[in-house]
Amino acid sequence: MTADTLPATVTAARWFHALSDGTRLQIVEMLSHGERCVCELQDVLDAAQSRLSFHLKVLKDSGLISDRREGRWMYYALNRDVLDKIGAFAQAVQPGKHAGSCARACCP
Amino acid sequence: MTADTLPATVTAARWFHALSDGTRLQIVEMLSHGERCVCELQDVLDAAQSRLSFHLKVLKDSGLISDRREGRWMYYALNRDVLDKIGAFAQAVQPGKHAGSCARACCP
DNA sequence: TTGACGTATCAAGAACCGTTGATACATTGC
DNA sequence: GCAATGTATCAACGGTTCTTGATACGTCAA
Repeated sequence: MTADTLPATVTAARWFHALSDGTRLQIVEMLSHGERCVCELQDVLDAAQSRLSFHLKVLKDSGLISDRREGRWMYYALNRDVLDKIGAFAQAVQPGKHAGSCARACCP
Repeated sequence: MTADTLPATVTAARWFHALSDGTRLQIVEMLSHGERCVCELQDVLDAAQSRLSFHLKVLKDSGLISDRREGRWMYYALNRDVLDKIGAFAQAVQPGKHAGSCARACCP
């Protein structure tokens, strides 16, 4: 796991934090079907408006989703590239998938 | 994103929570080089023993790592299958990668 | 311009998480 | 058995995150 195969730790931690909440995972699931407006998410998830807005902000700040205004509606959509990077992370930390030393240093 | 292509939301949330902390990501990085004992992690990360133990427990409870005792040492290692599932998740939520309806329900 | 509607932001409290130091448990060597 | 060593657990504190209700902002229609 080197700096160029893996994202900065802090960025990755932010992605994972964004995905560490049940409500936000439900949002991600809904967005995996395509762009959605807030009101539809609200209906399906049965979440208070400010609560939903909070979670959308966390997801957006992490880079996982982006928003677009259309008239008075906001549409949210998943960012494919970040999902790709998360998948790449999961691959990159698989033992044996990198060039570094793998020797054990202590406790024989 | 259906129940059989994706893990239960609560399980996934636990994985992502385990990965949402910088110290734990460092541990995962170290374990990506192979099995490690606590004392080595402690040296490299320069973390208090109870702090390290706490993070190892979070990772273990999430299923991301497993442990093995050898004499008085504990060895920790990444669980490949969970990493695979995380990668599969990132793929499964990519728009267009599932069989469900993708129509927009409201806000024309 | 005014009112209605969709959404974001704020403040306060509750719940949760991470750190620290102390203590307990397990294993080994004497 | 006893002491030393490696690791886990506990309690307490501080900080962060989540929820809720109230309010503000932006856009549209009349």
